[in-house]
Amino acid sequence: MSEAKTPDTGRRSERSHQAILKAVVELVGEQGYTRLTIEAIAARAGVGKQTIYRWWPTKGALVLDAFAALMGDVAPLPDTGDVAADLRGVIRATVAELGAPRFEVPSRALTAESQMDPALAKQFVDTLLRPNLEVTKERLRAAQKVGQVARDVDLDVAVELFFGPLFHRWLLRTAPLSESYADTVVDYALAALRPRKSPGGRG
Amino acid sequence: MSEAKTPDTGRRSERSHQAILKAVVELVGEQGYTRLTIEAIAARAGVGKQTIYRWWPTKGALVLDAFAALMGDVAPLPDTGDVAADLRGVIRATVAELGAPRFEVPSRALTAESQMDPALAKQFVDTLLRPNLEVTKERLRAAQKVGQVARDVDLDVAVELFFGPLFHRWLLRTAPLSESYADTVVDYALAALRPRKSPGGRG
Amino acid sequence: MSEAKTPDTGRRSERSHQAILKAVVELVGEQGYTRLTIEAIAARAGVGKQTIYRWWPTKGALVLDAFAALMGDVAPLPDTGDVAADLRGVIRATVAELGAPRFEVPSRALTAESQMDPALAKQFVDTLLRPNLEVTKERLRAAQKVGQVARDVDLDVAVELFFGPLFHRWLLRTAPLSESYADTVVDYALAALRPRKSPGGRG
Amino acid sequence: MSEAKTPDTGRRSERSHQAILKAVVELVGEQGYTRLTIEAIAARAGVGKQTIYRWWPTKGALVLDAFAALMGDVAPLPDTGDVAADLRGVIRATVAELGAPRFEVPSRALTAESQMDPALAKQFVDTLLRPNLEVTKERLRAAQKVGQVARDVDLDVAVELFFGPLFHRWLLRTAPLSESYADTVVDYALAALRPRKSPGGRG
DNA sequence: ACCTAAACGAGACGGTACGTCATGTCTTTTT
DNA sequence: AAAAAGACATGACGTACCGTCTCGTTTAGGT
Repeated sequence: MSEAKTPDTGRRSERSHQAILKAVVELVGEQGYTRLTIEAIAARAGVGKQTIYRWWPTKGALVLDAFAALMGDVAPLPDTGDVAADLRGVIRATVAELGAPRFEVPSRALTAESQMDPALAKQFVDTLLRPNLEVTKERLRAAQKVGQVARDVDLDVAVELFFGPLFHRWLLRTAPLSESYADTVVDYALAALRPRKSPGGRG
Repeated sequence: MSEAKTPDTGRRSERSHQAILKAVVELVGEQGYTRLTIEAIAARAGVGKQTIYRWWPTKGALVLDAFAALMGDVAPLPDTGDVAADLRGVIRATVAELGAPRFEVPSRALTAESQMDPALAKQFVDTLLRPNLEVTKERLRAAQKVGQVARDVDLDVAVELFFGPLFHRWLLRTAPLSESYADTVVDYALAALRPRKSPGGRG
Repeated sequence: MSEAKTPDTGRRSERSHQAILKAVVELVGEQGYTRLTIEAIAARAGVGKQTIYRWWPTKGALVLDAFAALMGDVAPLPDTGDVAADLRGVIRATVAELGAPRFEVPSRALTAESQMDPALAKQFVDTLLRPNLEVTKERLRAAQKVGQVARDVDLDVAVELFFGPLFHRWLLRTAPLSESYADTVVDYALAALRPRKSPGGRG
Repeated sequence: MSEAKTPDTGRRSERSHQAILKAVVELVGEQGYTRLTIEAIAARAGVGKQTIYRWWPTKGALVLDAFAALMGDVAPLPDTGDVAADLRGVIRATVAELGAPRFEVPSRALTAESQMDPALAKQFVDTLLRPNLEVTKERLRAAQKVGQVARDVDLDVAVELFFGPLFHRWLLRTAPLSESYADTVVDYALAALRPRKSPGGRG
């Protein structure tokens, strides 16, 4: 996906390019990210190592590319008028994704790698994460307009109120994720955002 | 810390043990976790490599031990009667810690490593994270008793409402942490937990 | 055998001593000399490593001791009056020994080790080899007295005329040893030693 | 020498190849064979260890190659008509070689190593030893043709009559080698091969 | 019968080298 | 000219043994 728009910066072998991404996806699935080697990728893809080094700066960037190609584009959230229901939709979907091995392995790998590599972190967030946060934020903005969410709420923080608990649990493995947990989080987070009856600021 | 009371097996050289932990802390600070090498630790500590492999299963476990030895014990939260103030204390302190290089480097490393190693994740969480969550939970329980927090709130989720957004921002680097951000999070999270005026449960 | 006469230099555990020699013989047989380790010997013998280091200076010395204990004492050659027949006896016996795995493995090992360790070489030769050369020399001396071997022959060289070719073949593996080869060597060597009809020196 | 003409496989770096052989010769000279390590060779040659492991199966094979490159080709023995004189030439030369440290150290090492490694033994003998035996055998064959050596003599055994005693003394260190010893051996061995005056075969 | 000193088993220790793996670069050969 | 193939220097891996060094625990005289 990140390569989707680069028309022709001298790249030659589209065949090699695809074979490499395919090999990465396969090998990450088979052996995990830690045991993933450039040598193995080259061998599996039937490609010289140099060809990989030529086009990707790090293993992380390569995995990100391979993983991004796998993900569909992010659709805007529906607006049924029922904020709670609409948000339960995204959060439940996120819980499901985080639990699906196909996404879990590369997601954890990329998050891990991002800890030591801020450049990768940025690309990872911008490519895969931010779009999801943005559509949620958009839905919240709509709710704000119709008075279901308080006017003065900082929507960036608001979004984190929904996703933060999820990721905390998932990344630190403090407890398992479940659909009912997703619902509880949505429930609490919405309570935090609800407009007050009485005039005057918060706190 | 985790080794403080173990007179257990035939462990002999306390001198070597300490030298190793010290070398780890120094080297992580100097070169970061990724460039940390068992060979370098052994050399710096004046110790045979086998002595390290004998007592720690992985580099992660070793760093965890070294890092844990650095951290003081976790004190219970004060209870001034003002929940908001008391919680702002912990959350601000957490933000400060996450930003201090001395803690940031090993914390990120251990979080990253935990992604690929659930056993390490468990030890990491139990040793370093859970105690902080627990004291916060305890303070919330007290607040619950005096009616500042709704009776029916799930305190595990409640705690995540405070820490989740923080870690989300920090781990994914979506935006910088600041003291005012800490306050905002406390503000919103407390709003979510406040008892309703009207009778009738939540949800 | 080399330890047979040491009455009491503070040595205590005869049990351990024997267990060590036994372990050495077994392990050399099972894995060869190169793969023989002090650690394995200690483990097999149920003995601390120090006990081995206490009593033997090198692995070679230990193997020599173990091997020497296996060999019987050397008996003098019979003197039937027929030098050729008597010598064929020893030489054939030597060929047989060199071919028997039980002797071959440690013999080769000790010869190899002797190349790098002159002290071991001396002990090896004095203990295991020289006696055999001496009895042969003795038989040749007797032959000399009855005129079957020339008066002026240097018996040390004479003995080497018999054993030299054998060891040359065996050590360098230029060709296999056989009984008929033994006989040929005896034949040729005796021809070299036979007194000349004509008076006057050799050459 | 053994590598001189091989344009065979994908071998690339002739520079590395030569540096390795040079390092081996130097290090064997400086520290002896036992203390020779692959790591030291690689370091001295400025070469990766893998490059050594790629081209040589064992330390012994490497030393053999390095040693062989040092030795000149073997010239045929002169035929002055005087067998005794011609043979004294080779045998004296052999004694001299066996005593020269430059040859002694690797020769002993290779002989030792050959005891535990028949494949190496074969290569060692074929490369370095057999040629010398062959030229000697050739000279004896010539002597046979002019009646200085008995017709029915097995020349393989005959050659061992000259070299066997030498190697026996040298390998087992039963006594020192000297020029006069060389002459004595030639003297005796030739006596063994001389044709009988009387008709009728040997033994 | 006790006492003391050594020898002992066990095995941790600081080291050295092993042989393997993967890195990222460089070189050759093929297309 | 770019690609595959793969050799190369580098450097770390985790393992095997080395020979030394504590640890208690036998065990054997000497008292």
